[in-house]
Amino acid sequence: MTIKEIAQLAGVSSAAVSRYLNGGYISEEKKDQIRKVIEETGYQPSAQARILRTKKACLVGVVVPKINSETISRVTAGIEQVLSSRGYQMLLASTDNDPVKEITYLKLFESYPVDGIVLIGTVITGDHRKFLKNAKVPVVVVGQYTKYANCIYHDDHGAGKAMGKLVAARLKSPSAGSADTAPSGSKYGKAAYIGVTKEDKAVGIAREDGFRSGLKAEGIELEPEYIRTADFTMDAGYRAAMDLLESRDDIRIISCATDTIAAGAIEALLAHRRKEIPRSAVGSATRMQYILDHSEIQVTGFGDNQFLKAVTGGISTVHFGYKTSGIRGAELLLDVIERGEKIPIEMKLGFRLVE
Amino acid sequence: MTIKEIAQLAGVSSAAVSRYLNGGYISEEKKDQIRKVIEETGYQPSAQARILRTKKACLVGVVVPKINSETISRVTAGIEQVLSSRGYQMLLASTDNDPVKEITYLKLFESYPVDGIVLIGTVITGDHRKFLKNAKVPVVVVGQYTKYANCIYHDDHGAGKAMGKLVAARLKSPSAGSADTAPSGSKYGKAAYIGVTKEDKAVGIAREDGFRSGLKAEGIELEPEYIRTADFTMDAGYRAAMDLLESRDDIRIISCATDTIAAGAIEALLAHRRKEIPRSAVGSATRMQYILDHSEIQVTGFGDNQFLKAVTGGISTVHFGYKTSGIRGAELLLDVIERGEKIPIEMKLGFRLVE
DNA sequence: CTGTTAGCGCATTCAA
DNA sequence: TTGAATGCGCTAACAG
Repeated sequence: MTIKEIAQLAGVSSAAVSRYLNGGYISEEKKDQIRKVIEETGYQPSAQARILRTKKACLVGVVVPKINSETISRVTAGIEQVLSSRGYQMLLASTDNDPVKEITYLKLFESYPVDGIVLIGTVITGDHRKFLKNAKVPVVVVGQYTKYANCIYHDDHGAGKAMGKLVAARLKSPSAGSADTAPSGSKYGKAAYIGVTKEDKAVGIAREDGFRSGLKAEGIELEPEYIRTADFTMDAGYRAAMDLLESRDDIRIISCATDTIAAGAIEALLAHRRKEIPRSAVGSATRMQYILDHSEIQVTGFGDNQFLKAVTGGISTVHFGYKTSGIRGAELLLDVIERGEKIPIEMKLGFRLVE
Repeated sequence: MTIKEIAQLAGVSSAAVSRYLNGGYISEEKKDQIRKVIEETGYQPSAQARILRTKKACLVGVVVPKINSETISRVTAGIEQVLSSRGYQMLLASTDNDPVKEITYLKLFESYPVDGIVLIGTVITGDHRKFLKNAKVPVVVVGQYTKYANCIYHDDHGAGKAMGKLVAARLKSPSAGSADTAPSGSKYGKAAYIGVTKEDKAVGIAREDGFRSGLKAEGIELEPEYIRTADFTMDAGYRAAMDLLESRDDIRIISCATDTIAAGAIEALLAHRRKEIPRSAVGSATRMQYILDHSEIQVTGFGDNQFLKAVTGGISTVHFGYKTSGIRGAELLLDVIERGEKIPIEMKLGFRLVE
């Protein structure tokens, strides 16, 4: 069905139909004829052709590293809220943490085309910078700092530092339930850290550096043997934590770069303790309770994951304004799209420590 | 940058550039000239115009009810796997469980256009049926049965029934840790169920009916006072479970229609027990352990959520082949797109009980 | 208010 | 092999 056919059936010109569709001048009489034909045929205009003509899609593309993430979904919720209130729709492309796919999808959106792109950033490669420099549509980067596009990022360093100080304070205070079981071999017991790739400036570098400096401010070193790297999955967190637990026996706190990794660390903690307690020692039904009771190792994260909080009662973590960054990001983007705002903007958002 | 400008700069016709881009006949000499110009200018063809011309986007749209869900991400992972291996890209649209938005995005994809659509279904309204009947592009529905499109769904009734039987067996056996604390007022203690809207045929009706018939097969009734309805969120699960716990004191098992709801129920269980135990009764650090130790109420779910399993040690749940349904769905869709397969297909996938 | 016309950027005839 | 010409479906001038 094309506009031409509708015009013929209604006995008018295609321009008249176009006007009917877009609210231009048209007589009531012809309006009725056209409406009738459209209803009968179920005609729907091709967004495609319209966009080719008008260069306006009322559509924004969002490139995300993965789908199944509270963090991401908070950001997209913020974006969606702003977009829909201003008459835009949102399309998502998930890259599964593959920088190559990320470029591919950025280009897809660019040529598809959408009116603007939000990139929820992780690793910014040279290809990314090249793309950002030459992009034909406005792009806003959320979650990473870059000078090649408008960006909104979080105070990851500050958050890391705050967490480092918190951990230091915990290490210095006697353990809550049983001071007598404090690990030997060290004055306080050790802090361990599970980070992510350094290619991720925000999560990989800023959080870890901040964490280290937070500890240091309280006179505690983060020792290299107590550091592991994981990717952004629970499984990786599990493996890294298990590795830590099996190679060191004086760990008091395992701090993780994300709550998802922390969830894996918690799993590892449970599994590790289970190993250490012979099956016969306690009844199977109460083993978990026994394990928890005797575990003096704490886990901390970043991100304030609500799911984790619900089922575990909550770990120490950091709340970032992810929804806010989505909102601000979308607003920035629309400013460029609709008002041609040319002044580059960098925006840094704060955090809140959650104990 | 258009193909025409490139042609001028390279001193050839636009058709030659088009052939260069699409692998048609062209001399090495001209190939070089064109390549040079394209590299210099950073030209990128407009996918848009190409699609208008060729009616082929190599693109599939996926409409999902929400982003932040293990279930959904497993399905989309399956879809993506098939699509990318066959040279397609995937775009996502999230509807936030709003049936109206769902239609909007379906239409967007239809007219944008994509080559095919996968709808991860929840509620199928009259508007949905109308759309499916008249859709200009092939659509596959995943997760719900429908006769208006190719569909892949799961044996929710069977899964519910299996879970019902499992729960019945649990109710009949003495409670693991402390038979002496078995709730009074009933022979076995009661089963409660937190379901979702009946508008969702698969999750809302099939699972609950199956669950009920599973209990009944073992001679146990699911009583109306022990049933609540929640939406697909943890919060709703929390509220529903809290409501159950506060109104009934003989519940032994709370079965939930999804693992996400179950997570909320677990949270409620923790909070409820916490309330019942005066703060002074036990030290704060060991309260959680105390609570868990004395809770004889079990929670079950559906979906086999790995995050939940990791941080809680796992509840009884049902594993559905979500990734498989994504894979099959994408294959079905591509069969229609590429081979014009016309025979309608309905596909039902099984499940595995996870204790 | 209305219809005719001329493209948007590209791929594909067709004739050379 | 190549280029000129045509049209995908639509909107925006323009002249009526």
